Amino acid sequence: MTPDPDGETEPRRIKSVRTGSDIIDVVKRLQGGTLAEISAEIDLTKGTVYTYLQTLVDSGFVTKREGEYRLSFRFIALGEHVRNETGLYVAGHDVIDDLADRTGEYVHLIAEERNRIAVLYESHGDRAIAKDYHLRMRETPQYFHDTAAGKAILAHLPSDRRDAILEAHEFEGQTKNTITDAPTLRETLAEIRERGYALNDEEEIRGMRAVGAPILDSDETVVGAVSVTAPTSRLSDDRFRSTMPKRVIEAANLIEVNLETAQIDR
Amino acid sequence: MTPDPDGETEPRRIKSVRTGSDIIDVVKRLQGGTLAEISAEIDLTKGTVYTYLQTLVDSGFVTKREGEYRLSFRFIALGEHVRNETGLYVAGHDVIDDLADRTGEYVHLIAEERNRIAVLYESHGDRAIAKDYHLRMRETPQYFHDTAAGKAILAHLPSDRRDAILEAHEFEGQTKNTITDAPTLRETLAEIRERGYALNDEEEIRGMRAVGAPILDSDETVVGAVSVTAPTSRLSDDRFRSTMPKRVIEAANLIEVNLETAQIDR
DNA sequence: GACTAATGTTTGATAGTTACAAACATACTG
DNA sequence: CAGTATGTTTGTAACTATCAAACATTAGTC
Repeated sequence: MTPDPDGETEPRRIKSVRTGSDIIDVVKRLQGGTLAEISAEIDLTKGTVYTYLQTLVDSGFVTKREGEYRLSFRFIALGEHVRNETGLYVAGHDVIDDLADRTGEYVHLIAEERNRIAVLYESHGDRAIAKDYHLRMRETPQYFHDTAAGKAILAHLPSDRRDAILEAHEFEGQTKNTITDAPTLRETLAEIRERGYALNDEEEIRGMRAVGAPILDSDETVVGAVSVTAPTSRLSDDRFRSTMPKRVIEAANLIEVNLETAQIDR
Repeated sequence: MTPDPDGETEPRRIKSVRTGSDIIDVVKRLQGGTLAEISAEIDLTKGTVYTYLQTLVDSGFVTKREGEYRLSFRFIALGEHVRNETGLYVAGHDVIDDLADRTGEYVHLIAEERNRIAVLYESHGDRAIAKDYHLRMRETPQYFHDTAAGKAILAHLPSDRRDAILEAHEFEGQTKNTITDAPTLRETLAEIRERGYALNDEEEIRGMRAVGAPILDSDETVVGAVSVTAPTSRLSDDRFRSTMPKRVIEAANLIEVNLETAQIDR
């Protein structure tokens, strides 16, 4: 191994697995690409990319439909598998559906992984709108600072992990309401801890408000969050700061109870 | 390249990508495994498997929770991505929910990929039971011969593709009702083509019946199927052969209309 | 339908990665 | 605290991945 300039050695990795993963990312982003298009995005010759794509097709990650490479349906099955082995999903699934029915809005079950938030499950009632937004939300990993669920989780993480995240990330401003500086964010998080729920007042996208509550373990470790998202017009101040938080917290508590009685590993 | 014994050369593949895929499969199957457990399943030294796992964690496919490697939440997002770029899902999603509400049973939206059936979406009404079964159904790729949706698709595939599948597979008998020989299966498929829907009379698991109808393209190519599954006790002969087929076909037709008006690529 | 351009596929050679083996470190067990 | 299982690191030999360039196929044009 060649030692780094600063004497540290890089940990050993399998380069071809990384390359394979890169190609999967490109195929995902392109939503259907030809060999030429895909190799244009990757710093390898088309011959090499060709071999990778054949291998990925063989392994069932990619399929070729109508001359274009796409991610295969196998990911749907893999996604369901991950869900069903996740205690939080099993415990929360029905509660989320219920909350969606009763509020009529979009409801999310969120977990944390690799210092990002991940959507475990989404359900919506019949008044829910802005489907395109939620589509994006479901598909791309999100940060903590500009969503209600994210802030609810971040507020309840052990302080060392919270510090690490606050230091590691630049907080991009999605709207003029987004909190972009660490000190203000810290204050908000302290508030959230006190009152038990988090708000998102058009901080992620204009015209949408959200309320989120953390889901805690039997030993007070945060394992996820629930959130309800609705247009500001339907979440007037009173509902936004009183009625809805109550409901969201209630749902979070229900999930906590399910988690504890089930004793399924998260 | 070393030529094969029979003079044919194997197409070139990236061996490490295959190995990575194999390890992902093992991690999936073990539902949380330690390095020792995972390397026991793979014909590589633990040092090598260690490097693979580190790489897979880096790339976001695998996470380590409580000392065990598991598939990461990223697969949920990838699965949703695949769904949402699939025209059939976009066109069929609401119709399936509707049918589940009205029948109260399990409803599946099925597509075909790599000579297997793949569950694109599942919805269930409030009478649906046997959740464990459906879990398995959702997670593992299935064959055509022992499900209603599978037979509906197989019946409408172009004859060359159908022949290829019929020849390639041994038809395992799941129950005493499963059709296991190609000639009988061919007869059944001809019937299905004539009457427009397929039945599964406890052929996959005992006590469960299902009705499936194909979803056809504007040029009569089959792109998928809808099916309703219910316990035999609630699908008496009359419902099984008359009422339910009508509903399932209706749903399939609705999806066909959605597909054509939307003109989203499949 | 012949000609051209673009895209996809195959292959020999070699730079460089992978996989082994074996040592080292750490965590569990009685 | 010894003993054992599990996880991590590393030098090196063997083999793979990658390039480059040729070849094949398909699509586009006049």
